[in-house]
Amino acid sequence: MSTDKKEHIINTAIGLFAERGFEGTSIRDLAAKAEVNIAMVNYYFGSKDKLFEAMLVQKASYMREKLEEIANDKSRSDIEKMDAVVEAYVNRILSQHQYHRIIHQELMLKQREEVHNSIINIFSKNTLIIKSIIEQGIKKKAFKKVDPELTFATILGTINQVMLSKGMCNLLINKEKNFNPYTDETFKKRIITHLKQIVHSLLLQH
Amino acid sequence: MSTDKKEHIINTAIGLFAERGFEGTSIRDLAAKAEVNIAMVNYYFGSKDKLFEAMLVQKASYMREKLEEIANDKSRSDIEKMDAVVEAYVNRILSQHQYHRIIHQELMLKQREEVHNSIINIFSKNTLIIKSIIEQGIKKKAFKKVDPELTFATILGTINQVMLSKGMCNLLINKEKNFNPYTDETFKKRIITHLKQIVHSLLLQH
DNA sequence: TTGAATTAAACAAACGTTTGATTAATTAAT
DNA sequence: ATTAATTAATCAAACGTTTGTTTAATTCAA
Repeated sequence: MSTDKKEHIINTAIGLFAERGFEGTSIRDLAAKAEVNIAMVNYYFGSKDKLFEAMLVQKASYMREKLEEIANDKSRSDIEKMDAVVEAYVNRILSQHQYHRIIHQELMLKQREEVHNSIINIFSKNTLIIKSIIEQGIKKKAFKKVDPELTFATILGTINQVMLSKGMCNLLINKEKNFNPYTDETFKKRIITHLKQIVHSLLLQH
Repeated sequence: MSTDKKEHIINTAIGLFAERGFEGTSIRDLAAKAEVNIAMVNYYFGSKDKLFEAMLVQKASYMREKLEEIANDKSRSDIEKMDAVVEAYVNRILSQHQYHRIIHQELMLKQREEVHNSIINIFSKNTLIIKSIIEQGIKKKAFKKVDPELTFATILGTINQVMLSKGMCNLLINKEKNFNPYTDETFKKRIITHLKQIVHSLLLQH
C-alpha cells in the first residue's frame, strides 16, 4: 500500500515537475493531480525538497554502467562503439524524457546546488568514457582528430534540442498536435540515423 | 531616469531569472538585488508577468534578419553560408547567454503558453531559412543528402549543451572555477571550430 | 506647486507544513 | 475467538510565512 502510493505520488510529481518546474509546482497541485490529501506528501516524504530527492533517487538512470559495457566490449570496433553510444542515449532519453527534462532544468538553474553538482559529476564521468573511446580511435588512426568533449556535447545536445519540448518535436517532424513524438519509432530511428551520420562523417577517415 | 531604472531592473531580473527561473525568483529578491523598493517593479511594469514580457521584448534578439541576410548573400557559397550561420549563432548565444537560458527554460516548461508558442514560432521560421540553405546545397549536389531540420538541431543543440551551465562549461574546458567561459575567446573559437568541422564533414561531398 | 518617483506598511491569496481527530489495519492479550 | 492495544493511513483544518500586489503617505524635481 505505502510503496504503491509513494510511487504514485512520485510518478505524478515527475509529470508536473517536467511541465512546470519544481518551484512552479505546488504541493496542492500535486496532491490534486495524484488524488491524495495534501498532508500525504509530507507524511511520506517529509518535505517537498525530500520528495524531489526521493524522486531523483528512484528514477535515476545509471548510464555509466551501460557506457562502460560499450567501451569495454572488445567485439566492437571504435566506430561501432560510438554507434552503440548514440543508440543507448537516444533510447534512454526518449524512454525517460520527463525525468531527463527535470535533470536538464536542474542543470540550468543554480538552485539546489547539491543536486546540481551531483548531476555535473555524473556527466563528467560519462564524458571521460566517451572521450576514451574517441581517443582510442584517434590513436589507431581510425578516427580523425576531433574535439572529444564537444563531440559528446553534440550527441547529447542534438537529442536534447529535439526532446526539450513537444512543440519542438512536432515542428521538426511536421506532425499534427496530438501526435506523440516520444513513442514514435519512426522519429526515434530518424534521430539515430542522423546522429550516426554525424558521428561517421565527423570521425571516420576517407 | 525612469528608463535607466527600468533597464536596471530588467537587467537585474535577467540575471536572477537565468539562475533561479521565473517562479524561483521573488519580487523581493529582485528588488533587493536591484536595490530598489519592492513597489517599484509593479509601479514600472504593472506586474511580475508584465516585467517578464517587457524583458523578453527589450532583450529579444532577432536572429531571423541575420539569417536571411546570410541566406540571401550571393557572394557566399552554400557551405560558407552554413559557416556564417554557425558563427552567428555562437556569437549571439555567447553574448546573450543569460537571456538565451531564459528562453531555453520557457521552451522546456508548459507555463505561459503564449510565450512558449511565440518562441516556437520564431524557431520555426529560423529552421525554414537554414533548411532552404541546406536544400539548395543538396540540389546543387554540393551537399550530401542530410536531415536539414536535425542538422539545425545539432548546431543549436551543441551550443546549448555547452552553454547551459557554467559548471558544464568548466567541465568541458578543464579550467578552474573562477574562469569565465562566456567571455573567453579561446573557448568561443573552439566551439566554432568544432561546429564547422561537424557541418563540413556532414554536408560536403568528398 | 504640480506631477512623478519613492517609500513603508499593509493586503489577500497562495505557499509548505503541522496538527489533532478519525478510520482502517495489524498485533497482542485474554 | 474475542477483545483490547497499537500502529499506520487518511483527512479537514489551521499554522506561520512568503508571495505578488496595492495603498496612502512622503519625497523629489521641474
